[in-house]
Amino acid sequence: MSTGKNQPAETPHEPPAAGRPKPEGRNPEALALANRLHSAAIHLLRRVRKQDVATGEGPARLSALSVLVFGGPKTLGELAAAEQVKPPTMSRIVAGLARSRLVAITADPGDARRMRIRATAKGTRLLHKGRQLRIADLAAHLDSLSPQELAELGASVEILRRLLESWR
Amino acid sequence: MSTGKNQPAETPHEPPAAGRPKPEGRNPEALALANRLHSAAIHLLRRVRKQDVATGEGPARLSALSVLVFGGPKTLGELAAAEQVKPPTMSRIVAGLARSRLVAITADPGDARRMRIRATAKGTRLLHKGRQLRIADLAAHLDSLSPQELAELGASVEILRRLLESWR
DNA sequence: CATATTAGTTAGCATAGCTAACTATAATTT
DNA sequence: AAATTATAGTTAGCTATGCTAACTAATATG
Repeated sequence: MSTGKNQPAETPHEPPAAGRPKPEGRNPEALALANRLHSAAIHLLRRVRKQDVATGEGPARLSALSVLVFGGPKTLGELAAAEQVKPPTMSRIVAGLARSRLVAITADPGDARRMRIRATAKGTRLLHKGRQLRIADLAAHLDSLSPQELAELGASVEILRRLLESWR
Repeated sequence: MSTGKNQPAETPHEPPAAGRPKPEGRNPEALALANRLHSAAIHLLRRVRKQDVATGEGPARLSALSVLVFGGPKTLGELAAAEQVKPPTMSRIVAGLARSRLVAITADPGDARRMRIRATAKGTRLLHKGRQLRIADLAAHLDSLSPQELAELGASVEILRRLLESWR
């Protein structure tokens, strides 16, 4: 398949990336970093996604399931907001999860319009299995980093996490 | 997600993430980091992707176009390999780009089976515009970080980039 | 009680991923 | 040289995800 026949290094998506400034109205460092961060995220997920399919469910479903497993039961609207998609999209995702018995749906007592969606035991199991597959691959590669690099990366992920949390 | 005013911490996709060991065959730090890294990448891209649609082209097309703009002309097979998708998928992506006149296709002299695909001026223009939109949003948020945090994050992205390069 | 708002669904469109089966060209074998 | 095999892309057809617009049902509000 992918015969590594090309030149040694030619990562696509790696624009200028040089460390040289270039006044652009705002901090040029931030701009260059944004580019590289974006690129890295794209490629990271492309790689990891390959393991996802082994669970038999697509990424959107696994991600929604993850919210339910780690965040507890939610209504459809809450799920849609958490996943940053529109209600019709989440409606279909939940329908798929329900068809596979990975989530269970009950009526909201007190408001018949709402639905309570919760992960079933099967759903929780599958999520953990999927996560293991996904993560194992990534972890295996991270494992080749030095302890310093690991620590650095960990600190950065934390920075990123806080940044994303306050995004809205 | 919903207003984060309920429980203290309830970011979805943020599993155990405990900092304590749990022998799992491999470095548990790497495993925990893999989880958080994966989560951060997912959410980062969800946010950024919203700007993509402003260009009128989907993410797969923009990504392929990016390879052409920064990596020069490619054959369809090369593009597919670079983007880690199968030839039929790339065939359709390229067809879409060609329909919008963002790439131009010429016959390979010497091998009539191959096609040379290159970004047009219009394609290059659109990519840069799209990238600006995408990145500006991200950069604006990165801008709120301290110089140290920026530097740390930058170093980590570099670590990640190298890691991804040697993935296959 | 009439109306407006809110929660979800349905229908219909587009993008993007895949496999299987096909066409056309090039390379290899006999 | 002819037959075979291998390679490059395409076509057809499936699934999954995303959207908007238009709908139904239930709740809230006047």
